[in-house]
Amino acid sequence: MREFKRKSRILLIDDNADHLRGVKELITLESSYDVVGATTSANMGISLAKKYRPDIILMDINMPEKDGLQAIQELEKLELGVKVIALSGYDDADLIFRAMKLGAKGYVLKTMASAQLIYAIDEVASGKIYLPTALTSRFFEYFQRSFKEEASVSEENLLTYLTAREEEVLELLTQGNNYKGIAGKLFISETTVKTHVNNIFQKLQVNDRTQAVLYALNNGFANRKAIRA
Amino acid sequence: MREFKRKSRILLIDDNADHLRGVKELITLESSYDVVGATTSANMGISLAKKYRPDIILMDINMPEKDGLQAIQELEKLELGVKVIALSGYDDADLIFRAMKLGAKGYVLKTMASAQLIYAIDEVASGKIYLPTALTSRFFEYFQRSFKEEASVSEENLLTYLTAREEEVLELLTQGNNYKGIAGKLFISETTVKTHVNNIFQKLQVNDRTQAVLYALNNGFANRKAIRA
DNA sequence: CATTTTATCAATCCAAAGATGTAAGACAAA
DNA sequence: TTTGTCTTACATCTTTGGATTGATAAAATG
Repeated sequence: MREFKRKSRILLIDDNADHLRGVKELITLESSYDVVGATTSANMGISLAKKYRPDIILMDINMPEKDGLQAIQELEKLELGVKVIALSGYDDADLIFRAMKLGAKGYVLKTMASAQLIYAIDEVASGKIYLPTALTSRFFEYFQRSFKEEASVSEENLLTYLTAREEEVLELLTQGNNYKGIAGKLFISETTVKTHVNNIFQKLQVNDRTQAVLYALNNGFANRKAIRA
Repeated sequence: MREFKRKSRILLIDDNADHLRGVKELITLESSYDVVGATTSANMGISLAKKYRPDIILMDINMPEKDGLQAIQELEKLELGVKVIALSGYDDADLIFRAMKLGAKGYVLKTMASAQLIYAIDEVASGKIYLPTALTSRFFEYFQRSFKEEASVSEENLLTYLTAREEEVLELLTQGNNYKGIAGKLFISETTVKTHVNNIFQKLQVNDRTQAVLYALNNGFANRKAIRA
């Protein structure tokens, strides 16, 4: 399964024409990549990507006309298999987080040294994901903060008062079952399920099943933890 | 605001006594850190952390007795301000993801060179978050995959068929309101709400409000995106 | 051993939720 | 203008959900 090795093809998208020219020259002269296109428009960039199928796109994400992040999202949805590297003037944690969430394979700053930019492209071209150390740190601080806020909400988690059986019942509730469905799955009578459900309501201090389900989901019940979007 | 600079204090937790001794020697000889404790038990480690208040904890997360990840969680909950570095024999993406989610400030492999371990400690001691490049790559692949699955699920999203009003009603449903509550908040009659809710059920192809709420939450409704835990 | 908790089941009653059909006014598109 | 969709609204009926009380046996706890 050895692939044919060829020069990776790069598409550049940056609304700043000067910077665009500079990067193009840098890549042409200092690396072995083919620049198959360079445009100042995000929409044009997406069209070019569809046409030329580059391996890598260097995308400025701070453009006035169209949001670069949105462009990344659209490119990912097209599933062209292109690796997008976000290029930005800012090392804002939120920007980094959103870019990576949308599927960017790298995030580099415009202020970075040329050699480091080439290195980033090399890494991404070889299938890795590249973030400069400092930005990785930023990312994780943001990442951990978003989980911590959640955790602190569930300091006093009423779910801990539930018995094992009640947890089973609640889990089935969070899957959209009604009394009959739960009774069938647990091989117990419907009235027993009602008893359990009522006890769950008491312990979680809620009035109905929907609220119980919401409480469960928002307080780290089993399989899902939420993240701020 | 210059802080008084002193040697950082380190606590070691590793159920493998041999490895524990080795790391202790390494740090004592090759670095300027104080090893204030070393134990093979996670529970003991937590006690020692409370007693000696180390700056950094090197925590093996592959321990049979008690899960190291759980220990990290407990330490974070205590808010001792200690920086935990996860130490593991495996570069499993899920392990890395969970450790970082729980607040680990770093993740290093036991197979790494001594110098790199010291470097990791240096970085974390100085307030940064440290992940070796290869592990960063792993982490992000996992991270992006968990978001992508979500996106792909919502390709054919039944939520798009809802009218603006129905979305309002659904949002109130996802907040645990009953008919009366929704009617009051939207200043319309309860029967009208019933009409909307019934239409929502039809469009989302569900049988009751709980299922509708679950569908909404699992398909990118508004404020929360889930992530596999 | 005595006590408490848990899991099971039942009967009853009322409230809430859900299904179905109908319809009028607003508004936008054809 | 006609057509269609959206929002509003009501009546009726059936089903489901929820509260309450009480009861039994097993299991855990002290």
